[in-house]
Amino acid sequence: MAGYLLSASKIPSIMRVSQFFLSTTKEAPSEAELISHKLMLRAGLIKRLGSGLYTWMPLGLKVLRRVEAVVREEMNRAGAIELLMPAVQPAELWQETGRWAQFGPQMLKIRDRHQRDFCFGPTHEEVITDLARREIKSYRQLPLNFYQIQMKFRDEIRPRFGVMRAREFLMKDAYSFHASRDSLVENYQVMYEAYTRIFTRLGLKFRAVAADTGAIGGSGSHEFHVLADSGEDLIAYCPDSDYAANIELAEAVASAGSRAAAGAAMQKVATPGAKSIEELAAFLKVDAKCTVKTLIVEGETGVVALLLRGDQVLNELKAEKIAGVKSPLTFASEAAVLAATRAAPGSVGPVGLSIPVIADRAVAAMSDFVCGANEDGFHLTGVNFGRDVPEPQVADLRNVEPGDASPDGKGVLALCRGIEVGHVFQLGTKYSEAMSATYLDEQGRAQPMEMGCYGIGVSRIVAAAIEQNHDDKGIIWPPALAPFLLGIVAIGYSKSEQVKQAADKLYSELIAAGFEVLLDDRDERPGVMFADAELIGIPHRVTVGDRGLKDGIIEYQPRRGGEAQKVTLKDAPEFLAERLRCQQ
RNA sequence: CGGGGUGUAGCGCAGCCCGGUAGCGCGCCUGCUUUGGGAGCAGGAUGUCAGGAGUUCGAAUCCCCUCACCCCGACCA
Repeated sequence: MAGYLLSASKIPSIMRVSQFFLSTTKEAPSEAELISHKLMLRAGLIKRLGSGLYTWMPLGLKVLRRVEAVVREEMNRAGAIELLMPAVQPAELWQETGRWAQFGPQMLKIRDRHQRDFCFGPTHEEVITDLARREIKSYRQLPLNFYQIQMKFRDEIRPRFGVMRAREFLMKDAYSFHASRDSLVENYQVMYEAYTRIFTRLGLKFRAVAADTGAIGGSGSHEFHVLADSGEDLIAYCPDSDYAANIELAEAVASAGSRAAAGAAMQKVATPGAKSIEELAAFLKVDAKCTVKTLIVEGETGVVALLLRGDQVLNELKAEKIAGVKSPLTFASEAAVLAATRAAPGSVGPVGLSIPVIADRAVAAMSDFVCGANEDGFHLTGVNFGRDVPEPQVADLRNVEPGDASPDGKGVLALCRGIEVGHVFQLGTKYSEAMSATYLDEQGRAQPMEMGCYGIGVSRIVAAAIEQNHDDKGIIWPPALAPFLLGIVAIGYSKSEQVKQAADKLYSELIAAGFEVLLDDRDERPGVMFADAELIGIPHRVTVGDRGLKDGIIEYQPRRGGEAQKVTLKDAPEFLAERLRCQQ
């Protein structure tokens, strides 16, 4: 809100297009695939320097600052305290928590002139925990919640989609410290609500979902997703209840009803060339739902067989959490598969295996199914647990599918795509214990601090907002994100004294009233100026030209929908101020 | 990292198969005209053809190596 308020005494000349470095293009560079990436390049918000590295141009930076402003306001409102930590961090801290080795190649490691190891911070748990252990001594100082807005670097395997998945990106990260679990849970709730306010204020359609804690670690976690078909994440949600979870986490509940009795004898059939489930189902003319696929993965000792219904998809995260299965999940080599089953992948099945067998819940409910015969080119039909295969260990191994029962028992699940823009975690004492971050409690005993952490992808939000707000002409900024609220298109600014005077007057009046206004004073043809104003997504536009001025009229046009409207020059400041004000 | 692809003017591309010394559109510069939806005319500038090494009288074009970037899969804000 305050972001739009400017001191009238300093009217920045850069709000004239002739002085502002606007660099729009008609065509997007061929590297861009995603609509937001294309539009960000075409509107000149960003320029690429290298893979996953971008310069924020003046116009783009204004948008980024808008996001920051909202985030900062809401964090402050929620009682968090801003600080700024170094981007470069010594290896020693990371060695304390074991993450120097564990974090993997995503961390950019660097070495200084003394051959000391550092990293460019991918996140700041270690640094903040170090700060906390030095500065926090007593339960009286708790709880505390620190945050910063800062560039992070993660050496992504595959940076893509512009700033959506960049290597260097702007993040708001907050870390809270508590003397009790209850205090942590309370703050977690406060952050959850602050995030809800932030994304609401930014004008985004979003959803909070239960999430896996991933590499950061900890117990409870929610992700905030901007809903978009181009999103990289799948979200399972229940239209009839509040249930929503990342598909990584969403539980596939066992179907009701017990397994049907065996009705067929087990038979070996030749299935030449049929390796995939599709080929097998087509060859035998059975539904893939009646087949079982057997995946051989590495276990803690030896290999393990995972059984999934032919048409369903393995959830690797669920699998690697099962005791005895190696994490991260690793598929066995072809040689190891051959050694364990005497068959190559494509003809593997659970019958007669001497390795641990874990069946998905859906598989456990099957009877008379088809599976590999552990002999190349052969499969078995009419297979049944108990009779042909020992009853296996049963686990939830698969991704949920639309139509699955909701884990909360209130209807069925649907799937949608999302862009993760925020993530809140309850870390517990994982870092405080590893780094001895303790405080003295009422009894004078040293206790590890309970911690929470809370991230927002600030630069990613810019891209996500465009994914949700654009048309064939370009970006349509939600007002809270707009680099300028109003664009004044002056037609013949340098030719017509009348136009110049009218446009300048309107411009300075609105700026004096505290609005961010962009005056297009270029000697361009009208079409060029209209197209630029639309491409860069300014929510409101007025056109000042000789044609209207001879009747004392200018034309108002909102970017999103709405008809053009004629307004008298005299009424214009008030008319516009009213429209802009309600959007601040 | 595996699979696929691209690298030629600031941007988008053609030329490559079939070697003969580089072109189109947009943009940029100058002048005149034009000014309510990406103007018209005239003139102009700009390329280590990604880099290196080879074949050849001659390489953007053929061969080899390297690099960069993009797209599809495993990571995350």
